[in-house]
Amino acid sequence: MPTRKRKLLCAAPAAQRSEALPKQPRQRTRPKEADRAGPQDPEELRSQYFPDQHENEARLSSNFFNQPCVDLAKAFLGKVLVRRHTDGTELRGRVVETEAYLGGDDKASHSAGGKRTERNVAMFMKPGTIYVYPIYGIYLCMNVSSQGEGAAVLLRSLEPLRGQDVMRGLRAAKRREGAKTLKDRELCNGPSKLCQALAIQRCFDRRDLATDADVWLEEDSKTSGTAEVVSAPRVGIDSHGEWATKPLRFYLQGNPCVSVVNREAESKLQVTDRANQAKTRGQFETFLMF
DNA sequence: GGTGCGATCGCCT
DNA sequence: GGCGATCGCACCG
Repeated sequence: MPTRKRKLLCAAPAAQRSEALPKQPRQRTRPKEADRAGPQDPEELRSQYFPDQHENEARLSSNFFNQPCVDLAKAFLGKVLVRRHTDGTELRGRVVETEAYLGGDDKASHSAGGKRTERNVAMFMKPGTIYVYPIYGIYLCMNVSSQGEGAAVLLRSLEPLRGQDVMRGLRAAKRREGAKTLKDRELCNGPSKLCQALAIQRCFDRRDLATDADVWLEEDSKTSGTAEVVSAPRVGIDSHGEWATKPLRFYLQGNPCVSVVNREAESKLQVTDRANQAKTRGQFETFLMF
């Protein structure tokens, strides 16, 4: 049985668990791989002389993450998550689907009722702190804390932009031999797939997305169009009563990398759109006839 | 394409 | 000891 290899998902989970609580966000450190000789990429050469993020004007800072949970969940859409992999490859993906977990009254949240444990303490840390947790024994999910006690945004899906072959390799390593080759749109279309494809490991828990050397968020350099944002119930929380139905999942309509499409929510959006369009044309009465 | 089900183990009660 | 913010695969139409 190859089950023990799953323990290799992250090299340092035990050390992570043994750390004192609560804990400050990790200080930004130069990755070991940056010390290797002979970087070929001009961007890497530049970063030798400017080891901090100052060279990256597109990078989003702490201010961006310091907003209410629902606002942040929507603001994430269209932004680009970047991961500098251990081999030096830059893996990039546009965020196309998120969920808001509010803490407090939100019974579906790990921090419901203000519950703070060794596992979820990152949800209570400053906005922008990464919360990585294992689920179903074999997968990981990545959240980012927002304003609000115990509130965080779950990153559910990315549209791969760069490094797709490396992502495919990382995904394939967790699948059985002989499985069919994944299409680009299947690389990051789910919260745990995203973590696999970007090599987001358990040891990223409690790190700061605003300052970390290995993972960060950028403004999209290209205008990604004007896709509508769909609001729909969150996925996989059916047992949490009324909180299961609240529209706290957000995704870019029509994007093929969204993990779960909700036609009902989209049809409501269409009606709203048509109503708004009709209103702006001063033809609302005409619209109501249909 | 959609649906149903088993895998698998850390965390929490 | 039970459950879970998931996934992959087999099966069906």
